[in-house]
Amino acid sequence: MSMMMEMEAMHSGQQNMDLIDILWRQDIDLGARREVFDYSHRQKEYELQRQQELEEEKRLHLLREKEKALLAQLQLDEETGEYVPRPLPTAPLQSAATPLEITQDAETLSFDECLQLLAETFPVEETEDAPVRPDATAAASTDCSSSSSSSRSVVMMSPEQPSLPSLTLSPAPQPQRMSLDMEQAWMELLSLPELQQCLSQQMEDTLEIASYPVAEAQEPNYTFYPMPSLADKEKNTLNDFIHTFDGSVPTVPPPDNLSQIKAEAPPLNTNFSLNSFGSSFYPAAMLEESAGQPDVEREECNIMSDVQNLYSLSPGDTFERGRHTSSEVPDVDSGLSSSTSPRTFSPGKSLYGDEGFGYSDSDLEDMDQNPGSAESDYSEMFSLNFQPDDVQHVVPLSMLVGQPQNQKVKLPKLEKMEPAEESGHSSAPFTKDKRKRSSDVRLSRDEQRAKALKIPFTVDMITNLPVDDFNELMSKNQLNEAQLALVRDIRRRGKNKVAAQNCRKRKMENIVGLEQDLDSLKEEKERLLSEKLRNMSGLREMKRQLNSLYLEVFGMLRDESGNAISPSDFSLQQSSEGSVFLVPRTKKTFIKS
DNA sequence: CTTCAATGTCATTCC
DNA sequence: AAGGAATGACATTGA
Repeated sequence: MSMMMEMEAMHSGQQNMDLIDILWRQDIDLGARREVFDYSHRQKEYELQRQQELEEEKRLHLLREKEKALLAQLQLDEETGEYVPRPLPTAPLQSAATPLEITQDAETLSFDECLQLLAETFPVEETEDAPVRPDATAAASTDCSSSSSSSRSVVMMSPEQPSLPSLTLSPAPQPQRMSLDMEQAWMELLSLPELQQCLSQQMEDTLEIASYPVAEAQEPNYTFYPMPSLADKEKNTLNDFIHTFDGSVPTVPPPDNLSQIKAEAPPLNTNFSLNSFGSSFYPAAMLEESAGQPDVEREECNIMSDVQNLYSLSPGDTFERGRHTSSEVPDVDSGLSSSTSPRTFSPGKSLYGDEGFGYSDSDLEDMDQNPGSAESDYSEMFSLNFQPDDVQHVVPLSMLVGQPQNQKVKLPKLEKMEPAEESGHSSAPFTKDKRKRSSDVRLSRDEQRAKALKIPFTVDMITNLPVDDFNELMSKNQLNEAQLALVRDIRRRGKNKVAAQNCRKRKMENIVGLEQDLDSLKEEKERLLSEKLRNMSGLREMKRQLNSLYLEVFGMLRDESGNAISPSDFSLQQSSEGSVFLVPRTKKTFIKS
């Protein structure tokens, strides 16, 4: 049921879906139809339903708050004529979420400026400085943020998050173009390792300035900021930090990349504070819900993602984001990496979250992070990073609080993204198109699907295992319905693929065999023809010799008067006894008769 | 943008 | 009956 609901939502939301997506949905649908109800599956479904209900409640709550914030912001607009940033502590999250329209004008200006700055600086690669510098130098990002206090969150986000720019700009006249260019520029800038390092250092500095009570917390906070590769991890850590800070929950040790994450510009800090505040303000569950809802989430995501986007160019993050986003707003992507960030939180979760529950985070994460590795051994997958950016940041707060390091628990929700979209969008943002394409090329559709649903088996395993082993594998690993359906479809398609290959191979072999037969027959024909010609020529020669011999014999014959005998008047005939008679031709017939 | 070959997928039938 | 092979027809993809 949930699947169907999700599917419908997706359809409504995404009209731009690729055929691949449609296919994927079909697969899901097929899976849903199939009746595979293990006891565990039913339990999962029940849990999913409850979670969905809870999420719904949360969503409503968020919407209310957003509306409130929106109203407040609107007032601000009237006063200033522009969107005036509200210093209010509550504003950050709410404003970030809903205010897009209001803030747009101010943002657009700032955004354009940022774009220009980027355009100017980008070619030289000096742009690194801008993001790195927390202060005035923060370049475009900072400037944008500075433009309006209330708009900060939005503005900040816009540059960082690909999707945001489009959203914010859309109302404005220039919007999309700028957003696209900006996104690309940002992506490239972020991708620069140097810049990341600088950012990380700045982040550290800023953190020190902020003087967070717990040193541990600092790293987590950094994690919040979306770094390309690090961003997700950072997010997770940040979430953890927030939780720990608020709820005094044990902080989770920051992910590997925390140090890198650290660097953030001053504007980022502002965002961060807002984010942290929001996270603290909203329970983790709320955050998750928000992810489920594109609109609501966007605001928060924007704030979060802005920073993250700046830093994060890692394909994995974008990948996941792309997945999530795909469900929400297909249009937004528009090929820009930036778009992915906002999406990540909202849609994907609701759609696929249910499915993913069975799997541990580690598995899921591995899947996400290693798009290309999907085919590779699962062992590799698992060994790989467990810091799934998307998952952590999405699920994060509640989960982290309760279980600091148990990432596995909630990741599934994040997974939701659809396979096809995932591969395409996610890879693009960080790495350049080439990488995306190459990685995409690597993964087959089924591999992408399996990856999307966090299926802990390789496609080869699913396809090639004997029936008994396959069933055993399925029984040992509790998969949700969607996963089971997908696994079956993968197996079916895999088998059929091999069958088709064999069939074509056989066809080709048959064709080759027929061609060979044809050649041999042609050769035989030629041989027989030549033999026939030889025989004919021999026969002709024998006839000629016989005729000459005949005439020779006649030439030696004489009649009684000694005259030569004409062959036209007589013919020679040999009796069975061997004696030869000279028979007149006229008489001859006469005699015979 | 079109064409074409290779390949994947689906539906169906048969074993 | 289930699973899979075989195969025609169509879709997708990349050159």
